[in-house]
Amino acid sequence: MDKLDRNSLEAPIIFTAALVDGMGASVCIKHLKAGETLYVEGEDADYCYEIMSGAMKEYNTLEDGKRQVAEFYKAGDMFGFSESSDQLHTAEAITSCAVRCYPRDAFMKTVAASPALSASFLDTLMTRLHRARERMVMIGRMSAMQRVATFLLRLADDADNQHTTHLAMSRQDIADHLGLTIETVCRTLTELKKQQIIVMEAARVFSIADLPRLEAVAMGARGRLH
Amino acid sequence: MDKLDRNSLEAPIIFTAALVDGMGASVCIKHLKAGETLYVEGEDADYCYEIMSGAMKEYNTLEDGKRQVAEFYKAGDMFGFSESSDQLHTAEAITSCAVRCYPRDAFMKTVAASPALSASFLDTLMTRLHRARERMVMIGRMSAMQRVATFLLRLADDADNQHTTHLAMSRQDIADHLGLTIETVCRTLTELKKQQIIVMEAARVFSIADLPRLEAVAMGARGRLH
DNA sequence: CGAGGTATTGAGGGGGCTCAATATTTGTGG
DNA sequence: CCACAAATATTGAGCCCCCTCAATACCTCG
Repeated sequence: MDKLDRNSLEAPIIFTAALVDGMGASVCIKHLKAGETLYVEGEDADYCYEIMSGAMKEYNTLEDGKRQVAEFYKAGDMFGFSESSDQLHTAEAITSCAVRCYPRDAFMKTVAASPALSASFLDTLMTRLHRARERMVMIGRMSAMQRVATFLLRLADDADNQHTTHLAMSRQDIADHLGLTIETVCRTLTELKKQQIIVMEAARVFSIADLPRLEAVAMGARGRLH
Repeated sequence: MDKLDRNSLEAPIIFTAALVDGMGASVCIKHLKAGETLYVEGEDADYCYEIMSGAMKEYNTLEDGKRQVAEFYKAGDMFGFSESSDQLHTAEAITSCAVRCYPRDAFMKTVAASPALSASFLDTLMTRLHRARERMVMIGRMSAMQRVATFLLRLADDADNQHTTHLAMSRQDIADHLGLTIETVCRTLTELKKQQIIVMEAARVFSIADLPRLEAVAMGARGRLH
């Protein structure tokens, strides 16, 4: 497999406009503070959601308390369409958020009624499936160094503001996303700093100082700690 | 997250019948021997496929030769609907197979034209997304013992013939599916045999001797080698 | 400025990988 | 049907990456 692609997963604009048009009054907006949950695994999946501002994460918790963060979502992303009538994940605000809520039945009906919306929706689902599989490869087959490098590359690419990139999520969130521990994430970042591949302006602000080398590391070159 | 569900992923019967009806002549059947590829990562994704008999695997290969098996497919399963115009995985026959091939454009059009088909298709996609995320949890957060136990449980459940279950895939395939090495898979199976939790009638035929303990192991009880 | 959360660094141990040898099964041709 | 080769599976020894446990630094907000 050539390098993991880093295309954006943003819901097309058509999505929002057509949905709000079609569903009107039944759509509402919810505001969340950092740390609040939008829904919890197991509860009824009555709504689909679209992030208007802020960042969220969707995760599962195992019996022993370990977490796996399935996805991070940012403004423009849609989520919460569970295939069952229950939520299969927990969604939690990372920063304070504004979220548009679509009643699930009406949402599905509106999507089904419009070929364009259906196509967009399918695209989103398939892209997300693809991403999930990419991350399976990452978690199952890559070293800690490769995982962190790949993660930083994707973040920088998603944000594509010229220089610095902000990390909305904590080290713990990153660890839970990459299948690592928080300590390993820290050590790996430190190593990337030492090698002057990245610069950390603050704990949650970084910039890529040497893109080719970061990409090389992500591909497996010198891809270990120590 | 409570225990990973093990519901079948078979395409509903409605799928096949309606599709063949709607597309008629453009559908063709292809026969593959074990080891032959149906498509290779990067080539044009012109068709969607449905397995009529046999078993297949869909995987990615990394630069260093490591593989990640995304899914195993068996009779009744549909696959190959890539979100891009290129295939993102390689699909290879595990046993000799008969595969029904649907031209991709016509397939999508037929699905879009039928609400029932659309719903089935969405279900399939979302179930698969859910499975991919389950496996992310498994690979990222579970011990080798837990992964193998979970895998055996799912296989036995999918096959649900009373007693013994046949493994179509090799140890290498299992390892590549679970994010382990072939040696670890072997050792883990040996340990499960020693503890009389499973019985191996042959290298590729097993039966579960103690379901509650296997489930307990999958959940994390005594979930380590040694 | 203190308190609590978040992040970093260190020391040590273990689970699973690597390398290697052997056993078993499968496939092929005589 | 057997013999041989090739592929697949199993077992062993040793090591290393990452986890665990623990201490310290930093950052944010009352």
